[in-house]
Amino acid sequence: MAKYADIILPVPLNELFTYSIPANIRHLAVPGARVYVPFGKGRRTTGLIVRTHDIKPTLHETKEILSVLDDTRPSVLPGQLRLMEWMSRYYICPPGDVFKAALPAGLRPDSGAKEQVFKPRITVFVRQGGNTAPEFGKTARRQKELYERFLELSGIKEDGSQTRPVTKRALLDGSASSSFHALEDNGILETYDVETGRLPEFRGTLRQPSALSTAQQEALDKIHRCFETKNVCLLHGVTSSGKTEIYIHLIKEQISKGRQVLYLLPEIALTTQIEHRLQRVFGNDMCVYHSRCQDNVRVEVWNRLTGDNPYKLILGARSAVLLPLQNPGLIIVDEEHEPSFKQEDPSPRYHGRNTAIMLASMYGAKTLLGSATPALESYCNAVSGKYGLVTLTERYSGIRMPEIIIVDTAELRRKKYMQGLFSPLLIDSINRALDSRRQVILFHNRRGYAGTVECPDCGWVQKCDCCDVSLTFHKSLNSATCHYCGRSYHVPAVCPECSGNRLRSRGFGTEKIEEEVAALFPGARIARLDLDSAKNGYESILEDFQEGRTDILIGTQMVSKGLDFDRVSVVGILQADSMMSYPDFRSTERGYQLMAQVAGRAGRKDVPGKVIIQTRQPDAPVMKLVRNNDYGAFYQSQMEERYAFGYPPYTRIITVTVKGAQPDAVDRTALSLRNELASVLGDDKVLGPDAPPVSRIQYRYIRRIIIKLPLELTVDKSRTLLSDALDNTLSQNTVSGITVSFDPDPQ
DNA sequence: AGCACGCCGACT
DNA sequence: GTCGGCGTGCTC
Repeated sequence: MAKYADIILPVPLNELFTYSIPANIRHLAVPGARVYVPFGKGRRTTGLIVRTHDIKPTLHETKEILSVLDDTRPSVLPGQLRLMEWMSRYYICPPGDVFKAALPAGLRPDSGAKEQVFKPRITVFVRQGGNTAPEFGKTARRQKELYERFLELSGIKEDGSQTRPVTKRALLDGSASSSFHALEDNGILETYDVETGRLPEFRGTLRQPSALSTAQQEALDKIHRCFETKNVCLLHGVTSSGKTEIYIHLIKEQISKGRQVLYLLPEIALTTQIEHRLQRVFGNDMCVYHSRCQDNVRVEVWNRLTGDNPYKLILGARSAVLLPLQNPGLIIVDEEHEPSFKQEDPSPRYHGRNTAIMLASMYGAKTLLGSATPALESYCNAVSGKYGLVTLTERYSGIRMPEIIIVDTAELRRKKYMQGLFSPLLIDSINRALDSRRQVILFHNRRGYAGTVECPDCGWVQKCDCCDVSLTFHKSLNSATCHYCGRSYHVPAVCPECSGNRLRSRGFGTEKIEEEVAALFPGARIARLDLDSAKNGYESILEDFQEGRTDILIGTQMVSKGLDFDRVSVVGILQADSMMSYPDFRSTERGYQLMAQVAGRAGRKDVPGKVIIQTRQPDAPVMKLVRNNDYGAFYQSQMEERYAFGYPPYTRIITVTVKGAQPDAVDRTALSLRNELASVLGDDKVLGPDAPPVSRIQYRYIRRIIIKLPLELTVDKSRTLLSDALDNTLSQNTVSGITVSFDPDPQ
């Protein structure tokens, strides 16, 4: 048995740490096992064994592992370990960052926060004690009542056998426990603890999957044929084509073959709607895993997955790719085009879809990507034959595609026909919908300039003290919030620059729209769904809309995600321009996808839908493509642009971010790094450094360099190239307090 | 990331 | 005279 173990520790350092293994625990110290180790001065932490060996390190003394935390089976499975190593290499981040992202905090005890450690949930039950019940005296009336209640709840028989378990909670039902303690002290009742856990249990009856339509069945057959020769298949199905039902059939097949299925969705699309739909078919074989799960729940899911009776279906967001799967056969990535599959801020900056494909390949599993508006990269892979391609052009049960109308708001505004944000056509359509008791969705992309506070006299704009960000004004609270750090500010009465008293909010957010809608359609019941209103539970907002208790739903991106509403006949996009106006090579793609997805919310069961897109640029080529629902033409035009400017999928992009407290030091480092990179890669492959739109966050200045790597360059070569350039830069410049991070395949 | 060591201002 | 600010340096 090996004497040394190379260990991942939860620190942002690029190396593994070698510890010696005490002889008495060598049999437990295997790859994937968690270990408790001393680290630094007086610090203890949990690490993960990657490999064991007998080579005594020459550069360092080794410390001893204090204990192996996994004494029955390793917490991390071999395939997972390989995936974590791949992530750390591909996404150029310390293995410790991947370790932290993968394991719930409850599985990583630390010498610091002891309360972070996982606590199992215990339920206290009550049963008959050793002594038989006496005749209760007059003074013990409450005891008598309680004992009789116990007899009733437990369904106890003549022979003393108990038919139903009784929890102490149910027995007392909120009443005081003094009488109960008396019964306990006299040995009439006794308590016992059971570890019950927090995972929900499904108690309804299971249903078979619904029968597929001819088109769905054909698609399913094609997917099967694809998987005979390819590992990845892209299912390109228009909105409402019934992709979910196809997934359900595929999942069922995999489970019957004894293999697990991972079903990934973007975070916002993970609603109870889809959860219930799957639960009715898969019951307690499935679990849900996303960022809103409590850490204790995560630990329980994790433990269940490494145990003898793992879940067969895991419905989860991005981070679920890091769960311990024992034998996945299929990974479904639905809405695969969604940019939120990419993790942005804390490292590891991984892409859930691409990581899923890698995970599947490690297990010999298949990956199915689904979207009505595939990411350009995915469609390119399908066209080139790397992935299979299955297309569903027909909407489920004969629902017609909505009629899409483009409205020129610039012209209407000139002619003074606009009423606030609303064109006459939109107002008329909404009125008609309301008259016939149909519903309306109004979509507004809040990106860009939503409700900033500014001074019309001197141009002053209220900004965050610690970030270089204009604040977002919230009328209902009369406060302004920073989107980046969450700080809240009072809106001053007069302009701090020129003392003018005409401060007002410019631009519009969903709150402003709500106000206008209320004025234009006084009888309508209105609800608003965005990040702010979502804080107090957006499920109820959606449910109200679903059940027809509201007529008009105003929302941001959130309304476009995988929600099916039956009574929506009109969808309005108030200002389509803002969806394409941010400076990024993907902006047209984003705009197309968003408009097509939002439009897909219109027209369900019996009514053909109407989509009204208001824009100041009705002649922009993308508008026609959206109106004709012509993904193919959209794909062609975008690919030409990407080729011309050297963007993905013709190159691989890595963004380098330089941050620091001193702006001049940040500038110097960024410039020197740029030159270093340009000298190796060529001048045209390196853009920047630039100040990003938000150039200061939490008192730290930011500069950004964009690198376009040729596809021939391997992942390993790119990584060494980058780290060499960084080492050279840092050794030439004696700067401290500067951090550099990489973001491969930024979205 | 933590955590300790280390060298300069306002307090019992 | 100390308590404590956070700069920087190290972690097998």
